[in-house]
Amino acid sequence: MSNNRTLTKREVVTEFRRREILRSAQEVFAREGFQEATMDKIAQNAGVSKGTIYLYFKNKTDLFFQAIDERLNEFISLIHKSLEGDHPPLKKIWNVVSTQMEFFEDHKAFFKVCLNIRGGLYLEHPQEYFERLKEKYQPYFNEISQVIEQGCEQGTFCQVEPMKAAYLLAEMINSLILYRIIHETTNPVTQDEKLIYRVFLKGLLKKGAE
Amino acid sequence: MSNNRTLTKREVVTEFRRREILRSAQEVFAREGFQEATMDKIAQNAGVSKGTIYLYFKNKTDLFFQAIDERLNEFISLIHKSLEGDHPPLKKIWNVVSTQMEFFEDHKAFFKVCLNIRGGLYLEHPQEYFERLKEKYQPYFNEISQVIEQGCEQGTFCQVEPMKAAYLLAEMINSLILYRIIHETTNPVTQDEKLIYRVFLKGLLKKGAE
DNA sequence: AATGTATATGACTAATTGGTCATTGTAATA
DNA sequence: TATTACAATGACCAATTAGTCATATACATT
Repeated sequence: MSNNRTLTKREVVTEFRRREILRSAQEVFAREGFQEATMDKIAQNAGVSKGTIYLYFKNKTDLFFQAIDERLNEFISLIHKSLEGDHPPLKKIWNVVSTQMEFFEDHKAFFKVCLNIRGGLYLEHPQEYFERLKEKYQPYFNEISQVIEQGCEQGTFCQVEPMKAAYLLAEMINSLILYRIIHETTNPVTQDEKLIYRVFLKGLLKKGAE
Repeated sequence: MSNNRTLTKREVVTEFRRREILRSAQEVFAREGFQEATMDKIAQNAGVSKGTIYLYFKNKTDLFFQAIDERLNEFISLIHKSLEGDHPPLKKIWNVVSTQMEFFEDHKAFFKVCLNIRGGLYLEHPQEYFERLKEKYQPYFNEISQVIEQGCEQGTFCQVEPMKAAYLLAEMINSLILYRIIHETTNPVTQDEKLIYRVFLKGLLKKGAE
């Protein structure tokens, strides 16, 4: 598949530029959000001129979503890997919780960007990008939903609409990441992971109560 | 308290203008988000000139947050009312779930604006507004958290950090509102309310399983 | 009705910024 | 080395828009 002929200097530089612009864009968008990030800032931060960016990317929105894309792929692929193999649903739920929690704990800025996108999608970006992102997230929700379905069939879980349960789980995790950001919590994530796992599976109700 | 002398025409018109601008702002911000909504659109929609807006509001951001404020007050007061009286924690949890679910079902546009604010707050509005909004939400989270604490003390609920549990509940509700918006669900909200209530209290795990 | 005062107007300004393109620089090729 | 093809530059343009202010209007007061 890969072409092994040595790359020309031009090809090397071109690839380097592209990467450098993306890296810069990730940084600036994460720090400042879509509106506040200007093409000039991104260019300066990347060590190129503004015009150069337009040789590599169609426009600002395009650059934004391409910059997001890599991290998002990384995240989705991490979740995918954590669900590989033939484990019981409970183990897989735990894997989702801990993988997602730890990923965003390590990438708080990216988490904010994700909130930012979701918040702005309905109102501030073309519908087209919303659709594209929805597709992108699809495998993530599908996989969680499949785990839940599997659990239902095996009789581990109650009968529920798997996709709704997947939404519930996903947002439960996000809610505690948000909590940690707002309250500037620094204690280990493990406690929060356990809390989510516990509530999602067994609920808040004490055994024997009501 | 109230001054009963009849209002002059000027005072009536002034109050009417203020209300009309707010109403227009709510509408336009809800439809287009902060960035896309322009002062000209809001003015036109309100039937006044742009300059007039600045007689009543300091600037765009000020207008935005004042427009949000009313609905937010309404929401928080609804939640407050739903928790009045001496009911068992379980009943109160149910009241929160159904009140919040139904409120946003009736105000989807406002829900989007809330997402929009939250997404943009970290990145696109002055810190000051974030703090103000945080304070505004405080009673909401406090009240839920108190209900949970009460449940803990009475032995109905397991021992948990009440504020974290409150975040979990709040976002579980939001997640299904979002689900309904994304999937354009129109079936009755009651099913979703029950699902949240059920999972939050008893979890997904089937009785006797694992 | 006449006068004074507060409010409304909208053309205008200033600032910002996404995107372009004629010019310049650099690498590949002959 | 000379020539060609492509890449980089950044001054510039066009569009947008928050906010202002001199003027006009309408109300209250005498």
